[in-house]
Amino acid sequence: MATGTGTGGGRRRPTVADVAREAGVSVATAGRALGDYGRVGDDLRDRVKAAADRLGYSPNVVARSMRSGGTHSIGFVGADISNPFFATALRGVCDVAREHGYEAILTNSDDRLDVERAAVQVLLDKQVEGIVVAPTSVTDVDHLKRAQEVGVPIVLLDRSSSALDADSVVIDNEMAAHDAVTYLLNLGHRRIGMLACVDVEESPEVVARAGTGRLQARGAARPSIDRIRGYLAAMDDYLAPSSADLVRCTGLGSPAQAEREADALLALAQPPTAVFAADNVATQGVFRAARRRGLAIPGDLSMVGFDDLDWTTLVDPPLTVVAQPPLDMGRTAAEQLFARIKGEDRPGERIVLPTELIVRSSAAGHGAQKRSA
Amino acid sequence: MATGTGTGGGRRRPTVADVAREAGVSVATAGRALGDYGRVGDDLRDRVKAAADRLGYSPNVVARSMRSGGTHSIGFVGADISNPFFATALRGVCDVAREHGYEAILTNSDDRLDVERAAVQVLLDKQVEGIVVAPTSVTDVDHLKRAQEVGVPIVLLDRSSSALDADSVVIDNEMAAHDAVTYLLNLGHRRIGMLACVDVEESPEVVARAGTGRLQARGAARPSIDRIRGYLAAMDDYLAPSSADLVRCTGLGSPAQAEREADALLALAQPPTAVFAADNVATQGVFRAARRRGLAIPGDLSMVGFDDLDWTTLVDPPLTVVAQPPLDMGRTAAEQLFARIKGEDRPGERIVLPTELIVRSSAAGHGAQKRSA
DNA sequence: TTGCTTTGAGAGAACGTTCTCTCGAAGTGG
DNA sequence: CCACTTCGAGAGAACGTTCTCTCAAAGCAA
Repeated sequence: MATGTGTGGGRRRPTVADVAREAGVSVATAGRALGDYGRVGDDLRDRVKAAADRLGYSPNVVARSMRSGGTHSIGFVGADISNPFFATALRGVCDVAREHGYEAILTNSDDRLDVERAAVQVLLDKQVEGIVVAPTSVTDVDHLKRAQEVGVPIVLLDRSSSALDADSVVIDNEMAAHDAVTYLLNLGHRRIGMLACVDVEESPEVVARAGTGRLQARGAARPSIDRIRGYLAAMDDYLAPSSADLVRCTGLGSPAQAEREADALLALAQPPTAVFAADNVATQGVFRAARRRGLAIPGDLSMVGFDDLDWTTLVDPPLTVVAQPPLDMGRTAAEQLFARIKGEDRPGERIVLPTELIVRSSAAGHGAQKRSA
Repeated sequence: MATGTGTGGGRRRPTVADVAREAGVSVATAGRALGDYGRVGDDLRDRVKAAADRLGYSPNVVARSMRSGGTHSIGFVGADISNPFFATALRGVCDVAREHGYEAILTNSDDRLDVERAAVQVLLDKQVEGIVVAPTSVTDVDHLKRAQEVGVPIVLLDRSSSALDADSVVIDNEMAAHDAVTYLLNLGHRRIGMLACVDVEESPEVVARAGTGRLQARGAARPSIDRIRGYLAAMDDYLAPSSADLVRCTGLGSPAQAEREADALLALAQPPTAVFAADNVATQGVFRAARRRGLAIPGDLSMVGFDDLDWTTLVDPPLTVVAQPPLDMGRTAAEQLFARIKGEDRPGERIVLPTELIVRSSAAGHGAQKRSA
């Protein structure tokens, strides 16, 4: 009683042996005829292929993988695919993978190191030939190193790590933030707030510093931290006061939490006249908080957001944002990965894709628009 | 010269045989100790596990898959992951998969039947244990049937098919559209336009019909077609004129194209006073076109959109939309799939998840707000 | 015809796991 | 002390492919 829903019934998939029997040849010959390797007579080849068609044969790639070692699969590890940034990047990765005849196995880390570790291990056990990962941590990379050691190349997406000799595809987060904040400074703003979705504990020194010293190596931390660095540097350039309470961080990814933090920022006794939002969730949070408080943008509050999502041109006013190219980032990461998979061997390369400050209408001049170096 | 980037170097992964040698036991015993099957002495088990740790052994699941037939992988086939609907649904699928110890292999069909066919075949060759698919066509399902025949269960997402005995997880598209349009009708609108992202050729009869006859079986076509049906039915209920030029269709997915069609709709000699947008891309298109034409919403034009994306509450005015639950749809689809994978056998079930008309401020009354049956 | 190469095809190993079979050792009851 | 069960461990097959080896037959030059 086969219901056809695919559960119990299911007659066995035909194998090479079945085809061989059907065609009246040996397994070896059938294999050669089907796989186009070795030498086979033309007539026999046709006979075998006809038999294969009759049986609806298609090769079991799992068996093939075991024999040859290559699974034609790559892994993707991102924080959360439902985030448009990752969704778009993943799209890029998948497209390139398909061009190479590969498929992608997807994994979410939710930005948790333990989950990421487990995910990488699973992918390794599944014998993927390479992994594109947006790593949770750039210092805790032992699991990624282990992958490389067993011959599975790693490409970092969105973050790069000095602790790992791997290709990475990133944007210049510090510069992007620096430019955005400088833009606000040039408009005359001095009291500029910032909102980012990171755990505060991740870089207490950066947050607490607020206005002293120069920053060290770039690309050493996660994107938002670098963006905070860029913010601080720009503020320093203009001798603008950047007290710790102007930089608010929120837990990862929750829009509601982002709005709450944004609200707290705007509720300061001496509130900022402009805000830089360091990612798309924060951007949404700032926009919502401003509206809830009845602040006109850019009249009462100027803002610059991050990520050029569709909605930034749907709202009123259209938002000035820092745009990064997620599709290209995904594609580039995958291309680097396939170069490695094909055997290319060279030190890890850090590929920096350009960002663009798209000026629209969410930021306006403030006070005397003085310009300084 | 191992650079560590994971290309050439890579010493071979240790196997059970390696562990056995290290522990001084037979392969069979090592296998039992590691896999927790059969009988092993406690001391030996410890010895083997210690050896495994020393070598950094972890099982090759490809080999395991070949032996046992189960790959612990499922496939996902969607039109385009960068579309928020699919991204969110996929997230749900992945979450449930992980709960069951499975991973998902991702594939985009771009709404092209040939691509979908190829994708399903690849997944089958990769021996996935089940597939969640948002099918391009609901009549052309031979490839899905074949999957079922070889024992791979199929769950349809977002669309259901009478030509296939499989579970499906959908919303009641016709009713959702009917409710939305009725809402507009109750507000007094009679000249109501509709915009959907489908190829017009897909249902010339539906589009051309415009106002006669009753619709046949539900769920027989793709979502947008059912939504058009719902629109037509509601218009009929109120004896409102639904001429063919009020229903515009655009090619799949392009926001720019959607905006152009929306603009054409609004440029009619006798333009609609309200528009129902049948998907999130169309919603964006209508909103953009209205703004470009300087039409106030809801003053000059009322609208109801589809999909409750973040941005619908960020714009001014916040949009009245039909909300569907993509995360739940993904989760439910995966749960159905795993029930099948675990062996449950019963006729295909059509699960209809509830939609909600979220009334916000993008639709207002028009003329004498008359109510009829 | 002899000796050589080329061609086509089969036998069988290998990949790394799981699992059945077998068999000796140890334990137990009468 | 013997028959009988239980336990622990090894040998080896199996999954479906690929690929090496072997070998017979055929082709060809001397």
